[in-house]
Amino acid sequence: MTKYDPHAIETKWQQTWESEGLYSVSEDASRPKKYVLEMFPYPSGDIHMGHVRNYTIGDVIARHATMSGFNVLHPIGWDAFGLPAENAAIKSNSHPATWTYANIETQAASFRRMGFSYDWDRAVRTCDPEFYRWGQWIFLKFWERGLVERKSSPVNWCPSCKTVLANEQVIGEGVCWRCKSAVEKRELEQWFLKITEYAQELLDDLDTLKGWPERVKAMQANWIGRSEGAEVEFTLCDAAGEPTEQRITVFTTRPDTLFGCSFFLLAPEHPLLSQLVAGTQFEQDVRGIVEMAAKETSVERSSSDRPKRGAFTGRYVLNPVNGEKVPVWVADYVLMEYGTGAVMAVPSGDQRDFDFARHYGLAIPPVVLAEDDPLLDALAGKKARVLSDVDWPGAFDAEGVLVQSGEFTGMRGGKKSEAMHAVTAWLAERRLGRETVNFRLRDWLISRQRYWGNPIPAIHCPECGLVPVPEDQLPVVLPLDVDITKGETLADHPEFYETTCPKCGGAAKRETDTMDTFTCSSWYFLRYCDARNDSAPFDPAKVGYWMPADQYIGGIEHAILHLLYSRFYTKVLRDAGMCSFDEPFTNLLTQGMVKLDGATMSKSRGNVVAPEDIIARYGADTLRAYILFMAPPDKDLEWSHEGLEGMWRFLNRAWRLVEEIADETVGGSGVAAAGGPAAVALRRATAASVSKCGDDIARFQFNTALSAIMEFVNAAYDYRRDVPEGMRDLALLRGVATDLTRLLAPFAPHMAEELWRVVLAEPGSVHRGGWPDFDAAALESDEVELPVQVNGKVRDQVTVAADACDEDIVAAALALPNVVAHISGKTVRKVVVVPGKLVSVVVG
RNA sequence: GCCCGGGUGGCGGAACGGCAGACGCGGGGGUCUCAAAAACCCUUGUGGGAAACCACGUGUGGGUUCGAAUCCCACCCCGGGCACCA
Repeated sequence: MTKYDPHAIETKWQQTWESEGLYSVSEDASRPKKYVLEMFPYPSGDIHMGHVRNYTIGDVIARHATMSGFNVLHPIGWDAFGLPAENAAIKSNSHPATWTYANIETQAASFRRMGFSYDWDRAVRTCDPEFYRWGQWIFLKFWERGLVERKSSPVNWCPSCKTVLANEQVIGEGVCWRCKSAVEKRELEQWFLKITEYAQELLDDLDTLKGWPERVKAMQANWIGRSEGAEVEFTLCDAAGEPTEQRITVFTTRPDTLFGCSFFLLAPEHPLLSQLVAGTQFEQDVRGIVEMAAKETSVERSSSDRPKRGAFTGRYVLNPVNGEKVPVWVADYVLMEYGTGAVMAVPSGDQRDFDFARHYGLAIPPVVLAEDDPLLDALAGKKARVLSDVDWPGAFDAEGVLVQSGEFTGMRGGKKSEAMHAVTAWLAERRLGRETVNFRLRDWLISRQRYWGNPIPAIHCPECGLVPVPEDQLPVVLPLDVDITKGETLADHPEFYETTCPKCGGAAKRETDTMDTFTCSSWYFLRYCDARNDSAPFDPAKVGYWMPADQYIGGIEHAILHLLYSRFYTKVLRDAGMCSFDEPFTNLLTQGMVKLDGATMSKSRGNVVAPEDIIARYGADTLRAYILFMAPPDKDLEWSHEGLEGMWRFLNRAWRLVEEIADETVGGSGVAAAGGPAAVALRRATAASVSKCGDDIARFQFNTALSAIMEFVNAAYDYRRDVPEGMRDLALLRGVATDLTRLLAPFAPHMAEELWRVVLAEPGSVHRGGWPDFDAAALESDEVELPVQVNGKVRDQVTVAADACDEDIVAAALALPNVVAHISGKTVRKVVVVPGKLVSVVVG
């Protein structure tokens, strides 16, 4: 008998698997495919417990699928561009490439030590020209399709990262997703991908993602922020108050309240504002508001409990439904980024407008009233305005009945109401408005003023304007001789940016911004399908075979960012004819965090348990099994060293069991097909464990899958304790040992392989040996024990034949001593027999 | 404010509407040993009881049901996302 020695066997099998090419895969039409994908890591240095959890989950799913007969693609790679490499290079006086490639080597070595079943031949590193070349190529496809735009707009600037950020990358209270510094707004000309053109489809297709957590879908829907409403055009009056030709459009979700519009608002950034007040007595006050708004950070500006500020512009607009002159104000709570930057204010129906009206003494005419509003007596049916103010404590924004609203008076008002459609139709007939949908989602700002990224393949020509780099000149290679430690970027590198125009041949300047790293992660999963292709990003046939990914696993922090961008890329590539599916990831599993002492493990907090230390002490198999056993994969888990010891004990216990059975069954004497209750119980435990373990892996309940294996081991020990040597059914025990080894294989792949090939001397690899079947008949039993309830409380157990009829069961149940005790002196009113479950007696 | 999760022993966590607490950790007791480690066995929701057994028990309050941790309604607490979004 040998002792379980994880270090000796883990290294041995890792090397053997790699030399045998156990995990290389290719397309195979004869088998069902499964694409198991984990979010690829940023090569930040040593791996941490979050990595261990993420990639172990994927590895168990992949190994189980392979054993179950699937042709499994299970790749790995590195999201290798990004700012931390630049910062680290500056700190260590080296180069981002040196730092990045060294970290990749470190992480790859750790992943090998964890025993992950990757097809290493498909590994990608996004900072390799062989990879980013095709990122540029895809960018040009977007450009061809009109989805690339360079425009000037107020953008998010992170002063610490010294670059702009996409809206999705500003999180929480207006901070940078990476460094958590407060971002600033700057008006800059930048590159955008027009994700808004896909807003509706990105929202609609969330419904098709049955295998995604509700939480993630809700977050994306929230982020896309669709609202139905109408555009309404107001005619601008000149300084003398006479109507002009110019109209200002607003977006509103409540066109039914148009008769309650008592003022009109422009955002401080609205382009029309300065010309409206230029040279007037109102100019100074308006400018005061504009400057105040400009000074504030987005955090301050977006705080809703802060008083709203504004100023009258001296101008008026005409309300299209009644021709009323409405004063135009500037207000700091109106956002230029949302809608049209102009708002029709209806203070009786909108709390913000209400607050503003009260503060500046503006009218608050009621137009929608609740059924029980006392004002209804006075105003019901009144088409013209008779009341211009209310004594309400706040605005009324619920459904109600329209008053003082011309021909619409009496209709039901509210969001998506009868009155809303009627008013919009009325406006549409007169070309003063139309039903429309507005999204919160903004175009994706992808340019970054940083060095370590994928160069944007564009050239600025003084003659031809913006010119795409021709396909045959790709890749635009990121030069490696930039001195990052001096803070240089591509903009400081004439050898890079001095070029000629591909169109006219004249001197031109190459674009020096690089692309957001999220552009790389938006399609790397397609590249895995054909990772070494040097004539295209991928072969559509190969992508067609593997994609969409059947299972995607990663952190919830990408619920919007990476997952939304990847969905967008997929849809664009589909429209470009490069793939034929609508969504990249059929099922999504978002794993929880690994915590210690209630807090996320982090170096700065000093509460880190290093995976490498655990591997060195217990081996990778204990770590793998333990991190899955602690909690369901989507929940946060609290690291416990005692728990880890428990898993170590269990693996040793399982090891000894298989060793002992192997010794016993090689030339041992036993009783062939020995019967008896102990053997029946062990057969049942075997079938139950195999069945439950497989089911639980399929529904990602790895913790209960492992507990099923533990119960199996316990049952085998019970049998060996209860049945003396020489009396044991050796065929049964041999089956227990091989089934147990196979159940362990996804969780503890090295140990299972050693038990399989060496201890049990079975042919081939356990990882190619198939998932065990179970004997359904062994789960059947001649007799069943049913709990008997009296008035809902369990009072006794009745043992009856499995095929007993209800009458016999009831008779037996009512004769049980403790049941008799609880029903004596009472009338049995009803008896419910649930076959195989229980008996429920109702007395009264 | 709106939208998602989640509240079960000392702890991590189990439970197709059917014996709440599987499995593991921790605790208590024991076997083996000169002793210890390892391993193995018994025990472990709370209260009462020598025991049989009884009562209570899944955040709170109602409801549906023969039967509710599970379904419905109202609420409380915790975590997360969105938010002057018109």
